Amino acid sequence: MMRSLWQLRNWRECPVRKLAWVAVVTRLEMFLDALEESQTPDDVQSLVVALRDSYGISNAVYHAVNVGPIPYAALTYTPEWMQYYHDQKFVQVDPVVKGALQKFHPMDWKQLDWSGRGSREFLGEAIAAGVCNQGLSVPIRGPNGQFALFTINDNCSDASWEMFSKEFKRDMMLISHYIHRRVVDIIVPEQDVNRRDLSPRETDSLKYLALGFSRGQISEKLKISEHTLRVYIDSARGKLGALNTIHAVTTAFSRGLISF
Amino acid sequence: MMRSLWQLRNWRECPVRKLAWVAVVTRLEMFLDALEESQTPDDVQSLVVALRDSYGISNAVYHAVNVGPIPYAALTYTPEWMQYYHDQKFVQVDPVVKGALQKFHPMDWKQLDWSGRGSREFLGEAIAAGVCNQGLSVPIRGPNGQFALFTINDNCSDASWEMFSKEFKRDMMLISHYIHRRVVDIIVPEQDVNRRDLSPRETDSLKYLALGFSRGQISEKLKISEHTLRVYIDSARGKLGALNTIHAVTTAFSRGLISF
DNA sequence: ACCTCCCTCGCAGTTTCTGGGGAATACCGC
DNA sequence: GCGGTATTCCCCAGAAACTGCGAGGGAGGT
Repeated sequence: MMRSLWQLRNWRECPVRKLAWVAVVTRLEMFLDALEESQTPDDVQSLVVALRDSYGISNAVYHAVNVGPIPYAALTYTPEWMQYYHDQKFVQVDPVVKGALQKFHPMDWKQLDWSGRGSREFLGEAIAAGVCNQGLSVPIRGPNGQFALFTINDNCSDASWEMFSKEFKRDMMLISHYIHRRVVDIIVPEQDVNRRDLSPRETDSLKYLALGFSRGQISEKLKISEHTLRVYIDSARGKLGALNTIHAVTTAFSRGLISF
Repeated sequence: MMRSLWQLRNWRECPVRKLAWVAVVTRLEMFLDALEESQTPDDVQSLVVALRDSYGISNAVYHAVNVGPIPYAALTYTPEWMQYYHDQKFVQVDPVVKGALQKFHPMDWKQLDWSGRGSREFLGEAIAAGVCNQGLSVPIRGPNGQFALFTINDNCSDASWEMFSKEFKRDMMLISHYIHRRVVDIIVPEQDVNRRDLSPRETDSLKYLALGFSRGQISEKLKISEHTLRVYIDSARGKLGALNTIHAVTTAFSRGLISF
């Protein structure tokens, strides 16, 4: 029954059926509200499963690629495939991850390049493991370089999938946002106390370092001596708790303290 | 008339008024569709103005903090304030920008810290320039370190604003996404041809560099000689068109080729 | 008034990075 | 098979960055 819900897409045209459309809107709100109230990883996992069932698709996957120290996922794939994916370090080969890292908008799997070195064999193994042919993946980016993916996945024709994804893409965008928000609250342990701001000069110094300039060039740009510049870099490194200059720059970058 | 639309928030409870709620949903879809069809910066600007009027608020602002080489904004503030903001480099002081850089979820301005060094005087000047007391800002992150902000802004009581933002926060999340998507298509000139992938070893090398390890430590971790490691770093630098190691790491990071 | 932080400048010694060479094995696609 | 690329190893010399020691003036907050 639920499965047929998405076939409503043209119902809105008919005034009599608008109430059914309202029901669809309410379903989205129900999920978002439920996500806001979830407290544990199990809650999130249950909601992902419920989501799959409610939208009548084969799989729904939230994959925290780079969120906190330990990897996390809430998904409807088999645990065996999850383990295998992790053991084989497929995250480095997976065209979905590689593609999403460079996209902003949700992307259909058909847009992806599956011709890479390890991609084809990965595809074969994935399909054997129950991953379906149609997919839509939503990239999610947060502060501190957080990156996650929300994917829905089904076995159906191109035409059906296009209708489905056109209809529910925006739902998925909101759902992926709320899942990520909740997951971060749950799994990212504590905010570092070292949240001291950088001074403007320190920010400038790190910014130019990130742009590839040498210390000599930067000191000219900022019209200060190279020694002074070094003091800024050192103090920034201290504030950020960084081990060396590269670490300081990447840390500042990921924390949003500098931008290109 | 439009202004009263958002007072519909409780109408959904009444079945008779559900059709009005449908109208609200349709308004959102209308804006998203219009954004997808917009072609020029002027189109986007017009839509931001239309959005302000349709939602009955005082200001709507899309601010591309770090998208492409030249700054861009589509907003309803006065050109004088825009220019002054730019000339004074307020982007480095603005608590809205600083706060949003560390947030994932849309944030109310009341959550912000206005006690910083230059923040208070900035606040004074902003209010004098017509920026209102209530605000909601949506952080937007894209690939390549893109960062932008979408803000709505009004003069009203805390209670009214809370009702409004609760009701339309999700609308604004979608709208901000679609504005950014369109702006990137319009203002970001061409995708660099230098899109060659890094090899796994190169990725590993840069990743550990970003984490603050020295070459000696990394070569131990990867169980290769330091000379070999250096070859990876050099080739990665070449592929990325980077000027030095720091540049290579930050470039790879911002392009999503490596992650922590 | 005192304390903290920001900005500016200096020296010396050690470590690390950069740039220029060269070379072998192996895999993949055309 | 051949060209391209990935992976691994090696040498050397100069340039650059890191570490640890100081020093003084100014602006802001308690």
